[in-house]
Amino acid sequence: MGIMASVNESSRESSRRGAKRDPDAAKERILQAALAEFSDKGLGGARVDVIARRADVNKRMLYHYFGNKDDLFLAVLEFSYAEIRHAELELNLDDLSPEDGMRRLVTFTYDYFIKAPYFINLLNSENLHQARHLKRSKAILDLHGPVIGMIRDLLRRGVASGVFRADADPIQVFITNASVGYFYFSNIHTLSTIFDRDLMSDTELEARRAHVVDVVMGYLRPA
Amino acid sequence: MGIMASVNESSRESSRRGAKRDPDAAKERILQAALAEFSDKGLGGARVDVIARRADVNKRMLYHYFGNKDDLFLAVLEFSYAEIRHAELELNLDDLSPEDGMRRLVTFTYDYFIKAPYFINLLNSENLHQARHLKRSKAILDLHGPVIGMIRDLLRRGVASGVFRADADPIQVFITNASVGYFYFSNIHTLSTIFDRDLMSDTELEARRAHVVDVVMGYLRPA
DNA sequence: CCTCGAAGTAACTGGTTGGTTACTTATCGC
DNA sequence: GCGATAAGTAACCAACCAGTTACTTCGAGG
Repeated sequence: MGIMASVNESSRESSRRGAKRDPDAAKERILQAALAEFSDKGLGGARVDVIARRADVNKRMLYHYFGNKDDLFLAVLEFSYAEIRHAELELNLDDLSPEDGMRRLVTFTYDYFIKAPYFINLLNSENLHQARHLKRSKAILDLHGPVIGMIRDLLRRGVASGVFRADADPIQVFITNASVGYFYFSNIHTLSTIFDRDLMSDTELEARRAHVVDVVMGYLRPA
Repeated sequence: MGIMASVNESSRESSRRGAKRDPDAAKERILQAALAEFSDKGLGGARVDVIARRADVNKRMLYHYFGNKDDLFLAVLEFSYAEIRHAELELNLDDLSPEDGMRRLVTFTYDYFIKAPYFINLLNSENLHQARHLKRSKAILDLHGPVIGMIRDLLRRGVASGVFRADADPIQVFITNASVGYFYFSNIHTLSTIFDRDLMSDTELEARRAHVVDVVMGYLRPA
């Protein structure tokens, strides 16, 4: 509650002369260290002492800035969600044809999982805990309307020009688009093991990228 | 290693007269309790004491039968993998047309995730730990050839009769089929939260089931 | 009916772990 | 250059946790 209110207001320029004390930088280091540790070990496996050490900060400071382990986890989640949703908004899909727009969205999502593997691990942790952190976050809920709107627009335009099927639901398409990439990466270790292939190799990554585009575009083709 | 060799050989009929001592039943109770606890809390969050209590067994016995926490986790994993792969083999897809066979496989996979939600949680835990248990399991690797073979057969027949596209790869289809259901359920708590809907309601479950069939079949349609 | 191995129990151990306490040091407006 | 406040430190604690030890009880074969 009162935790985020204690954000340092005194040093507006966050990187002044080589200051011995830099609260904003310390907060940032804690957040990044927490992101790495929570991603590597999960919420349950992550150790607060390790986060403090990784951030090169005393544990006391971590508690001072973020409250407790769960609040810190929520802060990491909010940061990660905001990052991907904002990146999506900068895709400018309206400038493209419905088909190109959809291809762009699908490849963006797929490539984002490659670039930000921690995002998958964090979501898996949060779901193991039944989204109990997310449920008390005001910040995140508003982030998702816009991206569904973007998909709805693409679908409408595609239906109007006859290149997309008419019965596609934006939320289903959103979930399916995320699915085909997310599962591949979230389960990459077990899949690589049971199929005895390195699914992280460049050739496999490219093959999957082409496939997920085919899947979404194939589904959207009118009958 | 030598752990599974200590399987009780003395009481072949596993339920004799109300025996005060029944090692096989105890082992089974431990496995089921471990499955529930690992699924609920993840590998890191699971507590050996809780498993012992849930199984109504002394902790010493748990270590006696299963070695240690990691070995127990692997036993649970092997059990879960064997269960789904065996169920798949009983689908008898050869008796159906390629299209009906594929529809059958897709709905089976989807419904399996509803019936066995623990399977998803276990796989997520194993992937968080980079499949390090799976990698030292001989038992599981052989399980996956047959199901890929089933898909390959379906695809061949469908291509031959002109109802499927010719360039579909069996492993990609396997992964995609799993993806569209798995992600929905593994992320059901965060998705339900951000979209403010109960994705576990009957109507939502049915809508998604119809959608995932459409996705796979839509992809496989020839151009 | 006795003996011997397997089944079972309770209490313990050494190392962690999230969170706190008591204290010192730097910063900045005045 | 001073006093108030925020930043920072180290040592600590009570609860916890995977795995072990030392011991008792049961059951079946001889």
